[in-house]
Amino acid sequence: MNANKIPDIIIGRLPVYLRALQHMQDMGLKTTSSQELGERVGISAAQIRKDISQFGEFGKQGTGYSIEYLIKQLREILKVDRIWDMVIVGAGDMGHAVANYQGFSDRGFSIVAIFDNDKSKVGQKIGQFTIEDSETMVNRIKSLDVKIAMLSVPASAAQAVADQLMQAGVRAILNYAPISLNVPNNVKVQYIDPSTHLQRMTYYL
Amino acid sequence: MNANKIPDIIIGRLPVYLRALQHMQDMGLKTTSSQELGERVGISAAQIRKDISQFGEFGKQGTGYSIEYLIKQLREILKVDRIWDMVIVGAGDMGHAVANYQGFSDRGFSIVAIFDNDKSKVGQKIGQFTIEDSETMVNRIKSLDVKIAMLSVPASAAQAVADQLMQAGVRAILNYAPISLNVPNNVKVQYIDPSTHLQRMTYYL
DNA sequence: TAGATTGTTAATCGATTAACAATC
DNA sequence: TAGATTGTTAATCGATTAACAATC
Repeated sequence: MNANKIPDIIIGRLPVYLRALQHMQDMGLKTTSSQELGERVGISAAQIRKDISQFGEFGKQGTGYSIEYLIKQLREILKVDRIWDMVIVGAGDMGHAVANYQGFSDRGFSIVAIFDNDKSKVGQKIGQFTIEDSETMVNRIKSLDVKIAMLSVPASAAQAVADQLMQAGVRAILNYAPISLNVPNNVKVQYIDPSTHLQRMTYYL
Repeated sequence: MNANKIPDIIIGRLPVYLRALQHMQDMGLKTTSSQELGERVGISAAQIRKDISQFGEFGKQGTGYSIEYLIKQLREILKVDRIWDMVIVGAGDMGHAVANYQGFSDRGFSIVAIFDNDKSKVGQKIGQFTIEDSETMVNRIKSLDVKIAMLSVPASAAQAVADQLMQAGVRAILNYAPISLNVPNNVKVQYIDPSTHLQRMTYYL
């Protein structure tokens, strides 16, 4: 990284570029251009070049970008050139769907544990995982040294669970609960709330 | 609405305000200020006042905003002062989780049909819904006059299904498939891809 | 009234786009 | 070489913040 402080809005676009590049690679393409990539993701070619050039000179004039090389660079930049362990908290319908989702492993993530506070669920299986008791969560996460959690508990419990997660050393939370979390700024939160996404579209209907 | 063209970035924050306000209302609060609301959602008070004032003068100097009134106004602005019918396409784990999600009804949405192209799933029940055949989808959506769809099919099928949905008159797609969709600009797409959200956080770890 | 808070203006800050020399 | 496309600069555009008169 040669630049010092990259705006978050740029960081947010890199995973979208990476996803599109991996898709192109799966289709057998070897090189691409800012033009072509831009059309695929709906972003201007100039912006893509500018975003990428924040981190180095990864392209070649006249020919564009090697897809394989650019993927490698983006994975390093985003720190997904490794596998991050994650936990899921909340084994409801959403927790089940997330636990069964097959798309994490080749994007840099691996689920290692699932917790729920419902004693009747503890011990049950989801795929190859056994649901663990929330009471043991903090110590378990500490011993596993996990930094990323997915939160699929009811909104009413989300903040309390988030506080526990942070106490256990978690630094990134993907929050499926429909509520804004209060966290210090060394902890990152991303929100997945289908209603919020839908309401952002109804305005235009 | 007294302003002409509201930036999309403002529209995107309104559902977050609305969610927080409804939460405050559930807690029994009657009024709030831009300061308090801002602390809850992590946005500056000035920005909240500016955003809201794009649409009218909904507050009172000295006392702030009536939560009930501001909720009513935001729901009107976002057009969720009504119930929007939606369909789900793809009855896998994610389709099941979304179909069973209880949070839509009091946010302005109602699921009316679920489709899958797997004949062995067609006819099966998810809650009170019966999975319908994708082959009948276009005509069924037309006759139901549905404008919003949630797409939970594999990435490889997503674009083709999206094309069908648009043909059926769908104008807003909540896309759970990890791929960028190509749509004309009278159709809105929102993306829910957990890996992309996670990769946006790993950069900071 | 005195205190609080809005709505709005102007200033600042940041992001996007257009254009093009460099060069593969 | 000629054509294509990058990386980068400068110009433009848009969003955020600070400040404060208005007023409840």
